[in-house]
Amino acid sequence: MSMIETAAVEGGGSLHQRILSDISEKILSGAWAPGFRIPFEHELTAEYNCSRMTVNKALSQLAKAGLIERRRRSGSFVRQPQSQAAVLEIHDIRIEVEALGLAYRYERVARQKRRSSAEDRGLLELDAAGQVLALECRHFAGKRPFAHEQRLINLAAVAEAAEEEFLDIAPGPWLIGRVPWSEAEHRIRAVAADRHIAEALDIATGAPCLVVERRTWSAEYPVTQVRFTYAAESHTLVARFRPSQG
Amino acid sequence: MSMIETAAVEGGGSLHQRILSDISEKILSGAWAPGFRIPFEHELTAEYNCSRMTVNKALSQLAKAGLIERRRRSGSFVRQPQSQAAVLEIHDIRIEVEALGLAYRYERVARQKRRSSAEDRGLLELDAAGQVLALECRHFAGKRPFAHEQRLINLAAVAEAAEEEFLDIAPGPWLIGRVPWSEAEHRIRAVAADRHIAEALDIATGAPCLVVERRTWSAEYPVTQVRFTYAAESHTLVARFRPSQG
DNA sequence: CGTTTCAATATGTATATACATAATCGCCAT
DNA sequence: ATGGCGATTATGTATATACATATTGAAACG
Repeated sequence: MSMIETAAVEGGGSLHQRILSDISEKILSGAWAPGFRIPFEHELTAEYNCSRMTVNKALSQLAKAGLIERRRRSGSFVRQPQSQAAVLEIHDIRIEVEALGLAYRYERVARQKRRSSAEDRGLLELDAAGQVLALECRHFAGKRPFAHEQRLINLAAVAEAAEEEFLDIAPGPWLIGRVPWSEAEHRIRAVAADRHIAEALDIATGAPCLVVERRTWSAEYPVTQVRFTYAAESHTLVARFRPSQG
Repeated sequence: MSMIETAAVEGGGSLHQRILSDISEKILSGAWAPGFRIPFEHELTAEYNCSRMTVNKALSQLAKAGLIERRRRSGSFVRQPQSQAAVLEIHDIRIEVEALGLAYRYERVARQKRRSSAEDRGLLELDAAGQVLALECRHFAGKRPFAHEQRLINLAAVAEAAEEEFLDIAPGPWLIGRVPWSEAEHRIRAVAADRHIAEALDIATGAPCLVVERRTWSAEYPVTQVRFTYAAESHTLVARFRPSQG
């Protein structure tokens, strides 16, 4: 036990962590191809000279990560690579702008409290009518407009937003931290700038723009719907993915 | 123990699973706000009448999921909602087209085996020169072109690709299952169609297009780089995210 | 020959226990 | 006051054990 434990400490983490990374290394390098039956728990127990619980912890995590599939009585098998899923991080715009080394500025263009229209209800996926707050904002990177934001907030879910003017703080950061969100849906697509967007972003009408729409729920209640429009040159979404965590 | 265990079975999963979902429900509903100190392990142990290991398993998973932060001697705390990370699923194009209820057709436009140019090496992030396979393909939904694909395959990593004509099978599905991939990077942006793309997708020059670029590595070796271009009307990426699994 | 039954097996979950580790609190001496 | 020091506390990891559960393979039986 002592030697292996030492190796585990040298490796940086705990023993079950080391077992986990050893196995995912074998899978990701291709040494253990899809369909391959990885050693039984009791074999790994012998190999690492540890208890079954420790091996089990590692294998359970690998199964939850989708790298292996476990079958009772049969063993654990390397899974076929499945869907091309990527973890896409969508940051706060201020952070994004500042990461580019540019000065960030925020501007509220319009704010309207109103009874939800049919269109509003469609965007928020609301069943019944109610008060909503409609906002239009611009985010600047240096002197140039970087993104245009069009947002609806469901006042039934976030009553305190009715009192906020959003002159100095953007609705995104305001909402985060105030409203716990349980679910979000993103839609990403390319569109041609209409006249309104073209003016707001200081680009030509018809120029390609990247649109990111997000709907957010908190425990079944729709909270907000927002549509960010970026001028094509100004923005690229980057997503990195690893099948397992190291 | 018996009553709680029964409740757990009714809840669908195991006891640690039930503890996990109880707590994430509290967090996501906002009942336990960010910063709130959730009960100590020994308190939950008493509440659920189970061992500390069982509670620990649930809390460890919550910590790994990012919902709580654990501090020795202090306890476990509800975390501030952090990054807006979303699980973006990028499927095989055939699947996407068929999900729309349209007939899928694949066409190989061009194929060239060549020594990597400086541009190729930049796209693949290759250090040294070597053989690459350059492919150009089109994917159809019904009669209309749906996506244009431009791909480089690093033949040093996938030698067998040199023998494949890719007339009947698209390179994506061919590569998946053959090459285990350990890492991928996506870049998503909007562009205006140039003449070549406009012709390939049968749209107007300058029309907005969604571009998804993907680079794939297998155990440190660059495998392939691909650029999909979609006509704006034809495509929206959808990503759904929950901070925890239910 | 087919079907039922049963034992063997690998994983799934939970327990009680032990010791390690990090952080905090309060006491004490300076 | 204040700076160090040890006790306390909560989490982190690992062990040995136990029983549940699903599945397979083989033996027993009609």
